[in-house]
Amino acid sequence: MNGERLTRPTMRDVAARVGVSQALVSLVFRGAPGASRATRDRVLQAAAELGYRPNAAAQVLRRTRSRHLGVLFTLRQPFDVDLVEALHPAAERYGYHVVLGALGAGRDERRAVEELLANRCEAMILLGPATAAAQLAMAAEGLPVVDIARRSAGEGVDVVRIADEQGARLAVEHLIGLGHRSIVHVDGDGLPGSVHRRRGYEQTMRQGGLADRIRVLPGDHTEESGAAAVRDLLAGGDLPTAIFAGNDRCAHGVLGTLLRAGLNVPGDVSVVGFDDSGVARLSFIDLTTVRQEVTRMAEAAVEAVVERLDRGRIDAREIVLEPALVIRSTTGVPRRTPEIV
Amino acid sequence: MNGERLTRPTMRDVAARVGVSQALVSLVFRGAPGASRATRDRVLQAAAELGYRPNAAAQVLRRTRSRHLGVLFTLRQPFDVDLVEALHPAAERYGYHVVLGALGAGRDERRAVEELLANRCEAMILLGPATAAAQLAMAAEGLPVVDIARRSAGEGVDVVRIADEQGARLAVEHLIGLGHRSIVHVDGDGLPGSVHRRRGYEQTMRQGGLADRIRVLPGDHTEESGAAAVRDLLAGGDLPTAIFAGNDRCAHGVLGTLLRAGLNVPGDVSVVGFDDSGVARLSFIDLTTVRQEVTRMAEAAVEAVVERLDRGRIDAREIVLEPALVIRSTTGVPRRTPEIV
DNA sequence: GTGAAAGCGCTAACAA
DNA sequence: TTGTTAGCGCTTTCAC
Repeated sequence: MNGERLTRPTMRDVAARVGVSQALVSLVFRGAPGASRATRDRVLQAAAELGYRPNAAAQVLRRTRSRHLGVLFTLRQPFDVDLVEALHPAAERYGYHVVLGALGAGRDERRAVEELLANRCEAMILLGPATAAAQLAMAAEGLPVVDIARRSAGEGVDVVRIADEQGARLAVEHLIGLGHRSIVHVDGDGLPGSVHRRRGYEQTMRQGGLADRIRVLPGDHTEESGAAAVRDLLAGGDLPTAIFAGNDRCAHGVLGTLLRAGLNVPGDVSVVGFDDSGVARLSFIDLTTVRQEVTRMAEAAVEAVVERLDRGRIDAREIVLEPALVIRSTTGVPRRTPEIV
Repeated sequence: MNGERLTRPTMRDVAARVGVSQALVSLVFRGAPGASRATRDRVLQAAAELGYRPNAAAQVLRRTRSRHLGVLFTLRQPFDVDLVEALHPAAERYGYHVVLGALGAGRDERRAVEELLANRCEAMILLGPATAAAQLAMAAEGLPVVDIARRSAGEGVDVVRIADEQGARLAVEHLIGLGHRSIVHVDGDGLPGSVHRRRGYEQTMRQGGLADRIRVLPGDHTEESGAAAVRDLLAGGDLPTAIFAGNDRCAHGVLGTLLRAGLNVPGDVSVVGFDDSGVARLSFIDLTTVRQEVTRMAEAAVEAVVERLDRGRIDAREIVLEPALVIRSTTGVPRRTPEIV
C-alpha cells in the first residue's frame, strides 16, 4: 500500500503492458498524431488499468518549458481573488497553467517568489502590492512580468489597469450630481491605483467648485482603515454627506461602521467604493462602486504574457481599460440636516 | 535577452565556472556535508554570478519525492483562507511545500485535483466542501488524505475537526443564559460541520426547555443565505430575539441585513456565528462566534500527513479539537418588545 | 574532500 | 505506424 505510493506506474509500464514502445505511449498521451486508432485505445485502456498518470516534473524537465504562469496575489483581497478566478480560464485558453503564489500572514513575498521561480514559471502576473523587489527579481531572470492594477511598473514591465483617475471622476461626479458638496475621500496610501484615484477625486471636486471642500483622510485598502476613518469623522462631529472610499474593502468598513453607529445609508451618508469586487455585490451591502472588469483585465494580462512568450514581443505595453460606475443602493441625495451626531 | 530565458544556467555551468564536478555543486546546494568551506563559498559565489537557481522539476524527478502537499480550498471562504495561511508555516516546519488548488468560479474541482496529482503531491489536505469524488481520486492513487473540518471522511482518511456539536452548544447556552428563548438557527445544508452544529443547537434548545421553540431555517455557508433568512424572518413578521448562523459568512449576511433594515444588533436581535474567521474579527462586525483554532488545526493536519509519509502510520485517525466561545458585541440580553417589525 | 557514472520519467528527432 | 536514441537537470551511490 505504501509501496504503491513510492513507485507509481510510468510510461514504460504502460508500454510493456500493451507491448509497444514507450515513445508511442508518449505520443498518445500528448494527443500527437501518428498512432493508429486501435493502438491509441489499447494504450489508454492499459493506462487506466494501471492507474497511470503523466509525471509533470518529467514533462517540464524534458520539454524545457513549464507552461506555468506564476500569479502573486493577496489571499484576503477580494479583488485579487476575482482576478485569480478569471485568470484560470484565460490562461487555459492559451495552454498555460496558473500557479498561485499566495501572499498573506505566514507567507512572505520573498518565499512566494522564490518558489514560483524554482517551479520554472515562464512569466509572472503580479496583483496588489507586490513590491518592486519582486519585479526586479523576475526581471533579473529575464521573465516577462505583467502588473495588474498597479502603477509602479519597472522597466520593461507590462501593465494592465483601468483609468483610475477617470473612475474616481465618475464616482465623484455621481455624488455631486446627487447634490453632495461635503464629500470625503479615504486614501489608499500609495496602494495600487490609489494615487490616481485621489487625484481624480481632487480634480473633480475642483471642477465642481468644491476646491475648499476637498478632504482626504488617511487609509489603506482594508476594512479597518475605512472603519477608523468613520470613527474619526464621528468623533470630530463633522460627518460629511458622502464618503468615497479607496476601494471596496475600505468602503465595507465605512458602511459597516456607519450602520453600527445607528446611521442610515444612504439616508444620512452616501458611500462609494472602488473595484466592484464580490463584496460590493452582496445584497446587504449593494455598494455603489467603480467597476474594473476583471475578466477583461485577466484576459489582457494573459494575452500580454503570451505575446512575449510565444510571439516574441519585446517592447513594454500598457493596457488601460475604461472603468464604469455601478450605481447601487449606498448612494442617494444628501441629508438635509447638516449635524447628526 | 530571450535566449537567456530559454537556457538558464545549470549546475554544470556553475561547476564548470568553479572548476569542480557537478556533484559537488549539488552537495553544496543541498547543504549536505562533504565540501570544504572554501569550495562551498566559491560555488555559491559562482552561482550568484551566473544567476543560477536549482530546477525544482529536475529535483523532484530525481528524488522521486516532491515534498509537495496539495491543499484544496475555496478562495472565497475566509475560514479556508485562514487555514491556508496557517498551513504554510506548519508544512515548512517539516520540510514540505504547500501547493494550492484553488476552487471557485472558473476552476472546478476535477481540474484542480488533476493538477495537484500531476504535480506529484505526496498527500492532500482537503478543506471545505470538496466532494467525496476528490477523496476517492486520491485514495485510488494511494495518497494520504486529511480532511479539515469535514465529516464525510471516507475509508482510511484522517480527519481534523472541532467538536461542532459542542461548539453549537456553547453558542446556544450563551444565548439562553442571556435570557433568549426565541433563537433561530440558519442551517448549513450539509456543508462541513453543519449537521452537527444543527444537532447541537436542537439538543441544547431541548435541554433548555425550549423544544417547542426550535426553528431551523434553510441556508448554506454564504453571506447571501444569511441575508435571505433574515429577509424571510422580516417578511414573516416574527423576528426572533437571537439568530445562530451556520458559520461566520452566513452571520455576516444576517448582521448586515438586520442593520440595513434599520435594526439594532444586539439591541433588537443578537447574532452568533461559527469559525471565528477574519471577518468576525473586523471591528465593525465584532461577531460573537465559536472559535476553531486554525493554527492548531493546520498543525494537526500537517502532522497527520507527516506521520503517514515519514513514519509509516497506516490506520486512520480522527483529531477532534475543543471549540471555544468568543463573546464579542453582537450578543446581549433580548429586547423587551416582542414585535418590532 | 572530490569525481564518475547511472539514472529519475519523459519528449522529440530520426530511422525503420 | 512504430521503435531507437539521446538527453532535460539533478541526486546519489561508489570510487578515489
